[in-house]
Amino acid sequence: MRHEQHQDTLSRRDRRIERRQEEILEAAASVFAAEGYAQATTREIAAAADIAEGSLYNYFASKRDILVAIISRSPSPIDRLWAEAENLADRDGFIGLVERALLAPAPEQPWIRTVTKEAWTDDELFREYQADHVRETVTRVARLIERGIEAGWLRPVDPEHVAQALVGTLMASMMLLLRHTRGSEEPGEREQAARATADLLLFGLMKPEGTPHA
Amino acid sequence: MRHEQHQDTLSRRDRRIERRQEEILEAAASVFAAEGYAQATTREIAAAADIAEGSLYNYFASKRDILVAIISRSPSPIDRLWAEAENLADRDGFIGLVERALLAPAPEQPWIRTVTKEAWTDDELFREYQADHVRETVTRVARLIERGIEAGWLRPVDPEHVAQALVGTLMASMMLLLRHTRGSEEPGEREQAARATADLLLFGLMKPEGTPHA
Amino acid sequence: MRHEQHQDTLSRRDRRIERRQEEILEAAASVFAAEGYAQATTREIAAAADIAEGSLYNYFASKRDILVAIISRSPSPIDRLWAEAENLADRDGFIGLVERALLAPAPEQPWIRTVTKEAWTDDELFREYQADHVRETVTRVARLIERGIEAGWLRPVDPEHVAQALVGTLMASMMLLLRHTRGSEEPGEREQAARATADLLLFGLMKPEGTPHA
Amino acid sequence: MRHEQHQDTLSRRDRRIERRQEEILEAAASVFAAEGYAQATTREIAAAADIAEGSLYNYFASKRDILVAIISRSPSPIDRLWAEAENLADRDGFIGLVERALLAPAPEQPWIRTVTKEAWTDDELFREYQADHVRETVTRVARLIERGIEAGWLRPVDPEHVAQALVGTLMASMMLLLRHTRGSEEPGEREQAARATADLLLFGLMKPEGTPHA
DNA sequence: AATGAATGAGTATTCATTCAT
DNA sequence: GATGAATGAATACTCATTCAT
Repeated sequence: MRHEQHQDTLSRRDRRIERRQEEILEAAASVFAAEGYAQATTREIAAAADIAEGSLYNYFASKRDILVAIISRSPSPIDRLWAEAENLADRDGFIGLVERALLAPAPEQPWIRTVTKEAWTDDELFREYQADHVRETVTRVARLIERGIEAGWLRPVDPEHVAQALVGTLMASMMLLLRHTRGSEEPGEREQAARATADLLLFGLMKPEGTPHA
Repeated sequence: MRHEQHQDTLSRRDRRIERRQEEILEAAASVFAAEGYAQATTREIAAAADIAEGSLYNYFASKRDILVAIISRSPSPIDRLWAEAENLADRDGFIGLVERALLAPAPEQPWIRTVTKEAWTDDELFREYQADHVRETVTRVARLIERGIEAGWLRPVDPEHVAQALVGTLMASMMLLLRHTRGSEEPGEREQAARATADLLLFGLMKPEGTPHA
Repeated sequence: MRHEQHQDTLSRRDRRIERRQEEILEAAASVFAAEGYAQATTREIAAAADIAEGSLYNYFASKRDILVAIISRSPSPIDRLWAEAENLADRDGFIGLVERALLAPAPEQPWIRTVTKEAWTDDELFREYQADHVRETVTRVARLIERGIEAGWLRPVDPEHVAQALVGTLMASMMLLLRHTRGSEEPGEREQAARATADLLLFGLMKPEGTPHA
Repeated sequence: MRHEQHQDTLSRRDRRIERRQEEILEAAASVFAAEGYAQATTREIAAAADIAEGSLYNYFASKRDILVAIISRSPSPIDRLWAEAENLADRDGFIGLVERALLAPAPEQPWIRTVTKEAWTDDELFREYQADHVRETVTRVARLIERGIEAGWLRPVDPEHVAQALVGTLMASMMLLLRHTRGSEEPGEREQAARATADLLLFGLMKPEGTPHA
């Protein structure tokens, strides 16, 4: 009994610590989103997390460590989409998936621009991001492509490399499409761009050979 | 005579100023490439330009101004490629163009990573970059697509939106492919990725309807 | 009985407290020796004493308090030497004593450098050190000198002031000689320096008047 | 002419720089003396020198660099004394010299305690101090001792080692005697201590052999 | 126009001490 | 008494920009 209580206490403390960490990450993410990583100060992060500045360092070794933790813990928008990919197996489902991927709002996680920016020139962050988010998705997509080829509704391509290209291009395009959100040009502009991109990736630019002239 | 000489002096001075500005931009670009924009100090830029730190401010209003000037003056790698696009009109030339675009090494301008990074979260820089480099290219590509459709070797798509999607996706992919240069994984890896992406953009993933099973 | 037990408990607790205090002092002394007082952190001291950081403050009021406690509890190297001085009464014994004092390695207590350093500019620590270690030694040496004069093997000097000067000079020289330990120049260097100093203190520089030319 | 003027301008600037450096050193020395090296802040030093905090770093690379510069530029009290030693050659002059050395006020340079304290546990500073101040003095004293031995008024000792011992002991004793200044005990106390030390170093403790009983 | 010294606001991180559990 | 998370004051150093010469 006594022992159990001890365990209980320990785990309660552990849970408190974990909760605190997540509070900090959440606060930091919002500050990063608002100001960018470089501009964000530890003072602001601490204030947003409603703790003392020094307390940050009880949970993370450095400001950069916080960024790394954000990257590895947060699901990227792509993750969620391809999670459902697992169960897809038909042509129309696949098309819908690519379209939805490009239309996904994803601004629920505004810090993603900051993370992307930093990862862009920081090889360590880039690897971290790839390892935590991209790798698995590529594998899943490769399997999906394989099945599509077998089922006959996908061109016979090299599944591995094309999966890489597709995911990379999808991500890059999503990032670019995210920009449309801000400069609020004509509404629907973003949707049209997304649809055009989806069409491009799915059907390519070239008219299939053996197709009669328009 | 006196007047002419004055004019002469002025224009000579103007030319000197312009030459100096370009020297500074060149120096700054190499420093930015080596260290990134945020890390680069005005002291380093001045040293690289062989000029006093204070003198920088006779030519540019701020450090950021130098970055903006670099963006608007330097041709982007895409520019040069699509410049030759003007004269293309056949199917194979088009295919080759896309492939070359993705395979272009582009490390001649290493500062491009820095510029991209900064433009990524800085809306003003982003617009600057688009206005100076992307807009015109999109227009040219749209015309090219139009001609391709008319000539019958391109699918009948909306030229404007697909041009946007193509250029955006091409640029994004190029950026991603640039990363491959650094972590020198297996040689040829980058080429394979580029080729897979080109194939994706040109022919799409889907098997054209009406095509017999494999 | 109950009363006795209470006393017993108390004194057992007292003993435990004292033991803990000494453990802390020992741990702190070794940390101070390794890093110096300013560099040493309470975290390190606590770790070395195998105790929680906060628990330190159940035994000592502050970090500085620990230093003070170290000073007042630890015997200085001089103490032990002059302890044996008590029983000396002859010329040769005295000479040997001074020589041994200067040659004493004293690295058994490496924290002495730290203590000395801090006491050097901290008047309160200095007084503490004097009161706890120097004062009594000076008195003993003065008595020794007095006896030497009476016995006829010491010059007739003012015992009190010369004792002060001798102890002070001895201590200062020992401190300086301690430095030799580190930069391990030629071996024997330290011994020679010590011997020269002993000779100086014992026989002075001047040739006694009335001594024939060399 | 023009060239000369150019030189003139340069040297004026140089002189201004040098003057500034010395102002900073002077200001820093007084702050160090008042608070000790570790306690002194760059903000205080800058304020005392009446310049901006950042300007410090136009003249010195770091706070520690300022300390090193103070050490190597400032004459130690010993330096000045032994400068006059050069011309001494007789017994009484020598005696007077040692006495004056120990009585030298030297609190004109209150930062010397700080410097000593830091050099005490910092081998690099210690070497710096030795190289800049002690080495030459030891050599001069060795020559002086040599002459004294030849002239017959000094005991036949090893000049080199005894010079080292004498200077070291003198310095150490001076340092200790400096403490008397602060805790203003009885006036004259310091003088008596100094005189006793001088007597000790000059004539030693032991009664010369062959001297009749008192 | 050129220079480079002067400026001073801006900031991540450390650490002795406190205090709730 | 024990713990260790929370605190927050304290600080050397950087660097874009200005300005006197």
